[in-house]
Amino acid sequence: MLDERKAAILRAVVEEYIDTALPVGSSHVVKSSGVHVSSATVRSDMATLEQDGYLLQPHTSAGRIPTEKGYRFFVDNLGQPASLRGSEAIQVRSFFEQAHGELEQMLQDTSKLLGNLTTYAGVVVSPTPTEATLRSVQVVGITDTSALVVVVLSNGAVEKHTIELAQPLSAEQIGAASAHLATHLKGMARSDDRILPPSGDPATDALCTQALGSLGREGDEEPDQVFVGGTSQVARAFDAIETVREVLGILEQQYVVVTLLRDVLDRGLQVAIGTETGMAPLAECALIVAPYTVEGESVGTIGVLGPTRMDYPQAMAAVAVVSHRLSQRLTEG
Amino acid sequence: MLDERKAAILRAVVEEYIDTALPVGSSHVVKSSGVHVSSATVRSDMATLEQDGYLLQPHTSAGRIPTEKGYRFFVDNLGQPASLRGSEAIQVRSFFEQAHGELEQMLQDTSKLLGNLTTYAGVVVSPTPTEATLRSVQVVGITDTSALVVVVLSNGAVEKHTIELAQPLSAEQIGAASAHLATHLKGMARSDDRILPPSGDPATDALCTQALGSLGREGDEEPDQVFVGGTSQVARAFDAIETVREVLGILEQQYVVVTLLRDVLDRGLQVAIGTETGMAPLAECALIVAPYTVEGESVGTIGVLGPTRMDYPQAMAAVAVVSHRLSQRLTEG
DNA sequence: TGCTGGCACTCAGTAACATCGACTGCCAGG
DNA sequence: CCTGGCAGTCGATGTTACTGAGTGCCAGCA
Repeated sequence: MLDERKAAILRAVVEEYIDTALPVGSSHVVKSSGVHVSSATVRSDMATLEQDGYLLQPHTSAGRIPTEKGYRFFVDNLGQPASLRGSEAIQVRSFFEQAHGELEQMLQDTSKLLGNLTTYAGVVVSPTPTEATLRSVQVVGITDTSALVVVVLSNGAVEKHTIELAQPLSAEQIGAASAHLATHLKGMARSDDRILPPSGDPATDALCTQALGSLGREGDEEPDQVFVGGTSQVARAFDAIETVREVLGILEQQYVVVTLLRDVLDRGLQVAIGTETGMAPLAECALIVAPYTVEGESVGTIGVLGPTRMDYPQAMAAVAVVSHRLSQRLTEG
Repeated sequence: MLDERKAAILRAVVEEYIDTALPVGSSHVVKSSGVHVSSATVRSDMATLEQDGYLLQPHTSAGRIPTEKGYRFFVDNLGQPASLRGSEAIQVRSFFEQAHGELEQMLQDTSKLLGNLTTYAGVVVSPTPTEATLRSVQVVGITDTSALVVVVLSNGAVEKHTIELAQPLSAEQIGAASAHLATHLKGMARSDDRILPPSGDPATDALCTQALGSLGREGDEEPDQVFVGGTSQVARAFDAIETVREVLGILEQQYVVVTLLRDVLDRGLQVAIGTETGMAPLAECALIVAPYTVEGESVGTIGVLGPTRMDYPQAMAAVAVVSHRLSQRLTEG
């Protein structure tokens, strides 16, 4: 562990570097930290910190910048938990007050909110719909040979699946199937066994089976939806254009993003720094994640992706508040 | 108008500049264009082209680069319509073959497809639902005090609106309202007058009115959905990071993007170059747009946003093909 | 009249070089 | 164990000179 003074020095370096993006020299540390020793003393401590892997020098005769290990220590032991600035708190409050019905739109906007709050990229992964129970099932004909299965879940989400009809069916047949499904599925969870009693009419049964199939498919096949807000912030955060490209490239791949957030959360982390993300192109990034819940159960994830030199306390506060509010909002309906 | 040789020179400059991003000198033009005159002659022509506003010199003693007017002339008169390369044509074909049901997902993917085809950012604006007729209307209770109006349109799109209930209603009442709405609205266009005959039960009527209201609101209030794919390409296209930021910032604003595409299309343009877009931050960008149709009626817009020095023929071909295929796909169902 | 080769000129980009200053590491002394 | 002092490092910045791609202009030729 680090003695008190070294910790204070490390903190000073991290905070200064986050602020300025410039290597921090010993004299700066003396000025900005509460440590009342000479710069020479700080220098020798910094040399030790470097040997221990918390700091590094971009080149001799330059100041120090934090390593991943340095940031990690800062996050775990030094960053005093911040709370949002007043104006930001208001922004969050008013956002959730006036957020209206449509789930997807709201999640999309939430990702933008995160982006605005943190000046980094905000990410929201939609609730895994598996948890919700079916509130309503309906089949609607579209053309002669295709129909739409519309499902309303208890959390207000709406899903739709197109199915192709083997044979043209009359409006009555479709209606019968629709009613049959509605009667027998209402209130069931997505993952429950779904065996329907036969209805009597074979065409109806066939259609029902098909509709069920489209429901069942969902769980495995369709990835969760991902919403990314504040991509333009990425261009602000890095000055190497190549890095910007790589990071944006990652954020474009829905599947990758879902996996990434889930992995980090599964490892019990709240913050993943650099290589901790497990993705090479994100070596210069840090990721803050938090789950959000509906009625106490975790259903999705939000996060913020920024440079390793991000303002951790502020960003963590933002993510925490938004996840809390979002959970509240979703639980209340 | 330009005489033949000047046109050939202009074309050579544009093509070379698109390719290399380097100012083009007279000797290059001699080599790469079919013009068989000396570089001195080309120089004097280029001087004229500059006076006429088609070219400009970044500085004395440098080659020329095209102006907006130059690109415009190129697009209007010189760019021979390209067709897609084989591999790309295959990519498009297979995309639309395996594109499955969900409209939104498909449009999202279409924007990515455009991005991949062109190496610029692809944009898709979802069908304005106003055109479509209502195929099904259903009201589903969610909590005691809220319900969901689910509407299926003839083009397969599904809309949902949450409404707050003034008073708790029984499942039967909701069911009655749902049926009442379904009976009287089916087949009507969104914009049609919607006056329902009273049903007898005042609570039902109240709910119906509310549901109608939520439908009506749509047109004015809710902007069309926008899908943007290939944002990382933006970072490739420009080397000034500031430009990247500005362009990404624009692409994040759904409303702005919708307006932009619609404006361009309304002006009867297929291509908007630089300031023609009407947006200052897009001064260094060019935008290619095309409508897509369902059953012959234009319902939405796709587009590609890249640098002014984009490969116009190729990008225009890509947009044309995708819009065609997409229309086909949507019309067939 | 229109095209050409030739020539003087311009100027961004690059390389070579000197200078500056923000750092460091080390050490002798309090 | 801390400190002030000092020599040393090396990126960043500025200067200068050089190079070469590209220009405009002009006199001469078809």
